[in-house]
Amino acid sequence: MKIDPENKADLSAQIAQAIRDAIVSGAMIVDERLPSEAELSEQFNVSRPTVREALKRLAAQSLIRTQRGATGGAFVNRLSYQEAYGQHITTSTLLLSMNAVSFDVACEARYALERACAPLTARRRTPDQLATMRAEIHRQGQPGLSDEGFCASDVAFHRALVDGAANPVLSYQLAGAVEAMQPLMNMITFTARSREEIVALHTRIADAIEGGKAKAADTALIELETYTLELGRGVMAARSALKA
Amino acid sequence: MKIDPENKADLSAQIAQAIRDAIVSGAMIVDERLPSEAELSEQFNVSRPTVREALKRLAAQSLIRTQRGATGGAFVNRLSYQEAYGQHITTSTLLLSMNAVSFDVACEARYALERACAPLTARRRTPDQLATMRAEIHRQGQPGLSDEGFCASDVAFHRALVDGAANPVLSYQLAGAVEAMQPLMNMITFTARSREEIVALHTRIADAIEGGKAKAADTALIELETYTLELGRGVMAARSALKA
DNA sequence: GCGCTGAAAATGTCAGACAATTAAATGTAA
DNA sequence: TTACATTTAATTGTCTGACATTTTCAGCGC
Repeated sequence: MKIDPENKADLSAQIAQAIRDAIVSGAMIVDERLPSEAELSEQFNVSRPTVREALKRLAAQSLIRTQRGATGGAFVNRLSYQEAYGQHITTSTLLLSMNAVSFDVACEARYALERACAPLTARRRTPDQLATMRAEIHRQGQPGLSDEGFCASDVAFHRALVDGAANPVLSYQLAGAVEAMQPLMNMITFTARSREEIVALHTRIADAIEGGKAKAADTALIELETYTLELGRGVMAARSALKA
Repeated sequence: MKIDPENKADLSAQIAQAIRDAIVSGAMIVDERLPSEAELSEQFNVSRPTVREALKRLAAQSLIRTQRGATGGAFVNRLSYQEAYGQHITTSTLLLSMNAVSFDVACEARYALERACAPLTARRRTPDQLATMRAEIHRQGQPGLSDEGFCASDVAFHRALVDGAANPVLSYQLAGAVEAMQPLMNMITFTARSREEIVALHTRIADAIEGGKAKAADTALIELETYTLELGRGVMAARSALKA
């Protein structure tokens, strides 16, 4: 791990990569303590600030955690689902916003993934998750709800749908797709008419999930995708008309 | 952005968060230059090393890039698909290896997601992607191939399947699921018999994709999932027997 | 045995300096 | 005037050394 060849990259980046490799490869296990900053700077033959920059890089990816005090130091961190969710969502959101991803492409990806969950959810959903879905549907029907509130509720509904599959890995993978869509969805102005339509489709989905009817859930999701796409295209058309 | 309240977290973490918020919220746009390290240390009223630690945190997430020289500095980075892939795969791999995720759960997630791609791939795959799939199948049939080589080829085959959907967002989301499974798959010893079976299923998938037959591809994927699960369970059983 | 105290170890922060790199400004010669 | 070489300035990268803060633990007195 102490290799440090004659390349021109930042020393802190090289050191971070060396330690990252050790962790990812399994050479360092969870909760194992890294050498102290002073020891690392000797090992790599660099100064302490340089080592610290490397450690901060790893901390930013939740690969290590640090602890002050006598028995403190840097420890290999067990990456929790929650931390992984957070990073995945941040990355996904930026990827979408920075690369001019079209509404259509993002929408297609999201619904393709959600439809992959639906059959599992129909089999495994808990009463609790179903109750969450119903509660969010009810909230979406409230007249005073803002567009942002409607979007947030929409995300919560779909999160419950995804979590109902009772597969944390699937939930993690889909968190990015569902949550990253929110900024795009927030651009839509939901009329009373469109809210009604969406609530009706959500209700059909919840009913299908409750009855264990995977096929019906799939059909409703396809219709919801089509309708969402329609709304999105309306916004895009209005935008380009505004430009001209 | 220059808020820095009296909390007890690391200054570098607070500063990184402040800048991250500015980027994610869109207050700073792509390729915009951040103030120089000296200016930032004045703004936040901290020393330059502290600012640098904060910047390295952001660099680790590919949110900024730095450039030396007269017109250098830190710039908001356009997150490329490639960078996002890399981060997603690292995170997914660690999540799986550090949280004792069972083979079954990971496998279910992976195939659920791949099956979501298959119908799109059947419609859109390019001749090139189909050729890649065929080439990997051929490679998997070579007698001298090591288990690691077989796994790598398997990943390449499935990557081609995913990329065939021609939806970069979908490819990005699935990269984590497919690649992160590789370490788990590497634990499997592939006998000549099991390789034959897998190659046969891969061929059925490729044929279905070539013929635009989404349903047939789906069926073959389900069978492949069942078979993979069977192989994985064999390994797990052998493992627990070894322990006892 | 119990509680207090201080040493020790580690990270967090700061100040100042120098090195390396890069682009622009400047100067010089054809 | 143009082309090229040189200088200069701005900026990040790195080092040294120091001090502050936090935390554990051993030693001490009672």
